[in-house]
Amino acid sequence: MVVVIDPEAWTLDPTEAASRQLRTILRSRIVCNDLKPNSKISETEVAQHYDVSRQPVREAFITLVREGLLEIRPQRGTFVRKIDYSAVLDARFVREAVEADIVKLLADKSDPALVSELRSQLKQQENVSRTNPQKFIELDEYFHKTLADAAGKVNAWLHIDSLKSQMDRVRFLSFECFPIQTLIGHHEQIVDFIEKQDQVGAEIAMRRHLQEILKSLPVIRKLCPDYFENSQPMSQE
Amino acid sequence: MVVVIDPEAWTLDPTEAASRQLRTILRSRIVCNDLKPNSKISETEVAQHYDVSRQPVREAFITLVREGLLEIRPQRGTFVRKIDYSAVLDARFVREAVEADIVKLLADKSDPALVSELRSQLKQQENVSRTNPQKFIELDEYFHKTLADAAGKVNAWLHIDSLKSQMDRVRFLSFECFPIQTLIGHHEQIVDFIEKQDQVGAEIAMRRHLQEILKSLPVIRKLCPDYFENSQPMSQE
DNA sequence: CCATCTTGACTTGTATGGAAGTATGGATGT
DNA sequence: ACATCCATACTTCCATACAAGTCAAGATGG
Repeated sequence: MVVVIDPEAWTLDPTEAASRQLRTILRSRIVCNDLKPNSKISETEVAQHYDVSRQPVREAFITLVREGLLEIRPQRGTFVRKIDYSAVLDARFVREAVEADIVKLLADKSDPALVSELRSQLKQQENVSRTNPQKFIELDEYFHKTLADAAGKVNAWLHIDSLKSQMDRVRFLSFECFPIQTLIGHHEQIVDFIEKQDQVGAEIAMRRHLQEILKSLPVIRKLCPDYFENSQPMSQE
Repeated sequence: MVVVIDPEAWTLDPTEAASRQLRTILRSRIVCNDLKPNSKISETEVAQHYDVSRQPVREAFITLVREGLLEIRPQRGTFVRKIDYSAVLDARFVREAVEADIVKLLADKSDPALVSELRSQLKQQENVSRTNPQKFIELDEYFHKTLADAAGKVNAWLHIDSLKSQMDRVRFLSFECFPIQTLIGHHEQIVDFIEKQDQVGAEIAMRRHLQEILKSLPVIRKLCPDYFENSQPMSQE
């Protein structure tokens, strides 16, 4: 769901609905911080940019409001929301709770086919770790999604995925702050515990893994204070 | 977020945006099964019913698609989605994971003011338990939200809330199947454990509480098979 | 009788104009 | 100099018209 390269240059596919395409394009542009937090973004402007009318743009905006990425102030303008610090923390909290339970399920059964698939993914993660952080984010997402699928919680992952957009915005702000080697190490531990059918160990490893962002988050906020909400946000609805 | 009485009769407030109002009205009508699963629901029809144009209706539809309540088949029609059995199971799974962690947090501190507030809510739940099941659903939602707020996870609750719509559709199908007295008993246990600062007990009580729906769910599906997506009954975790 | 085509009444998707609210900057009056 | 008013250029929101796809019923040709 993440990852778009050079979304500026994208042109729309006429056979598919414009509003749906705009939805994913704009989401990517926001998550990658191509569209800067707090910047104004008008319907007409975007419409002209992609050579469509205002209506599909508007409909794309609406979905992004629900994801917490945009804020529409009626008759005033539409703005890219700053990163909501407490929303990121809560999203992380939810992820930890859910994924902890997921690995508990997996460690209970320990499917050998799954383990070998995961180990193969670990190698790929190693390969890109030092050269392509953006690709690592992609593989990292795929790793966690694989776990959810294996546990039979496909729908659960869909919800986590929408949470992730908040967290991913932070990651795209500063690749350097994220110790990719450490994260891969965590992944390896998780796979090991699943293989050993150690439920407690797997849960602890997953929780520690997802708590890692708590270290870098304050650093990044100090680095880019303008990108963060400084106070409590209002309820959107 | 749940609860609307007689949504058919609602008329729109001209001072507020029509699309936002339609959003909540239609959501309630779907969750309460006033709009039947699998029924067709066209933009023009709804627009005429509420005396607005198609556009605000359309925008309301879009948000409901994201919540899994509607399905838009382009150039074909818009339909109220049947209740997705596995989606309900997954929503329940996520809730259990998150709320288990929440009560662990609460039992760690055990705020006396919170405990007394919860006990007051328990009395209200008792009062309506035998006469007004719809009101009980409302109070039940408020109870869980209070827990999330007390744990400082307001944003986390917003996400759970969107999950709940799937589960609430089931509850509105058959009030009788839900043992309200049992659920209140669970609530009392949870409050007790929080007061005693028993993290493990609180977690177990919460998990058991949220597993209760697993008992009634198959019964209800047998009762109203037409309202459910014909997905294969997956292993019960 | 049966297969095929056509027509027309639906549907959602998009374009465009205008209504109403908001911010801004300049003119005006004191 | 300063406060107030007003014109103007924005914004979102809504209404309307049109485009394009879908589906079913009926006409047509064999």
